[in-house]
Amino acid sequence: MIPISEMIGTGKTQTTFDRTTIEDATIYAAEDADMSWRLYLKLRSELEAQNDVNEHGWSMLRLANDIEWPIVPILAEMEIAGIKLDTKVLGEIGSRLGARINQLKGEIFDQAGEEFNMGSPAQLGQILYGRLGLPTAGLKKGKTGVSTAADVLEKLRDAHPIIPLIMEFRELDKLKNTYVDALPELVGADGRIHTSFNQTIAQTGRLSSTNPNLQNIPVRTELGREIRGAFVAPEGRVLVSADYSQIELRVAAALAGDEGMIETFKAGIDLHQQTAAELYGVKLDEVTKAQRYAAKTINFGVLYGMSAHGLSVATGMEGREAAGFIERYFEVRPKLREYIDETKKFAYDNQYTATLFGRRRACPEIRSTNFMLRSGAERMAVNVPIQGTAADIYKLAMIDVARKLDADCDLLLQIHDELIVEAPTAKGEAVADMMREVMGSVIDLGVPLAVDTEIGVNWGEL
DNA sequence: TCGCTAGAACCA
DNA sequence: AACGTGGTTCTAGCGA
Repeated sequence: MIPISEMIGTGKTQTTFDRTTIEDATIYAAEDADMSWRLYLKLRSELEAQNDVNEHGWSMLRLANDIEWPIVPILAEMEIAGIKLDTKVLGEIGSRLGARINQLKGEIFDQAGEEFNMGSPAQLGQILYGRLGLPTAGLKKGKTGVSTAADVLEKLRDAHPIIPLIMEFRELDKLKNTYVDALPELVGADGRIHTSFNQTIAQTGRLSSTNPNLQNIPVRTELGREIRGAFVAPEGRVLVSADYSQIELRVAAALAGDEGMIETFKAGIDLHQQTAAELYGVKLDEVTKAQRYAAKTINFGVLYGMSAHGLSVATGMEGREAAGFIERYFEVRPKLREYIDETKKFAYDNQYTATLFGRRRACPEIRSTNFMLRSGAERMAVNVPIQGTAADIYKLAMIDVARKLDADCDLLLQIHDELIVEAPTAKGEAVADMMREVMGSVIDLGVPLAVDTEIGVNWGEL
């Protein structure tokens, strides 16, 4: 028997077998199970020895016992269930996209005056900033030259007719290659797509999804929603979705104890709109779309350490305007600024931060004398309690929802703040009601947890 | 041919 | 002065 000490920290927990014979595979499987069990016993006893309970009654041991272990069989069932894909829908989208992409290629080559590989940012940069001589002043640069990313091209939109063509090409090419063409290849014999949910990847406690990633299926554009429409419920069944509304901001309000934010959520007011009204000094119903958008950027950005410079780049404001914007934001929310400062101090003293449920993430670089490393560590440290507490809540919600589902209903997907269940059509409404109730009462933060539900025969409708 | 990084895109 | 956080996948380009 191989000692655990020789396995831990080596990145592997099994002897290497090529697993081409049934004997090898059997030994491998046995060794895998054995090593997992021995690691479990060892790590569990470490948690039992450590077991320090926080002010909310949670410890890492309880986190393991009450959240992480119960999630395991639920994730397994979700992976096994899979979600049905209508490949015909994607086929139609694919041929339409193929035609448009070819058309765009032709127009782009005409405008460029030569053919080049549009999949290569280096070649595209040479065309734009070299051959066509577009201005590069103030544009974002990478290691290899001036960036050609979408936010940079947006600034050049009116500088040359080739720019909007390239932006459309990029969008369509990405969606076709990553989703429209790739997903049908992964459909199993049951007509369904089976992702893998990874429980131990994201450093904040979120899940991740691979092969394929079903947590980044497009939604923002019209075409994106069309692609979502290819994920369907079988005949006689529906998809039910339930998603938390602005949960990270609600968590931040609760953790900081900011009365203003808490009152806004209690009153059911749109926080981005409220923020805009405060920052621009106008009434709630006078807030314009642009003002709300800027407030949304600041609500999320400032919380995670966005600088005045970053805000000005993201919104197009002048640097001084952005700085004033952030200053006013924190004047209105003094408790939030206090909370962020205290979190950084805690991180400096302890070299980790934690979620309300006791999940920890180390931040050793918090004491670095290198500005970039240190400020990066500070942003992570501040983010962990917020994103991580929300992640813990999602997991608790999964456990409670899974427990309450009838045998003929299946939990299919978790996209962070959203759960998708497949149910018999007649049970759709009841499942939606149950999810709203259960997800909303997973924990009492002193801030209401609003849950929106939708029912449809495909994901695009949700 | 394969493994790696960079840059770009998609999501929360 | 400086880079909002957390993920996955795709292609190009490079070197072993």
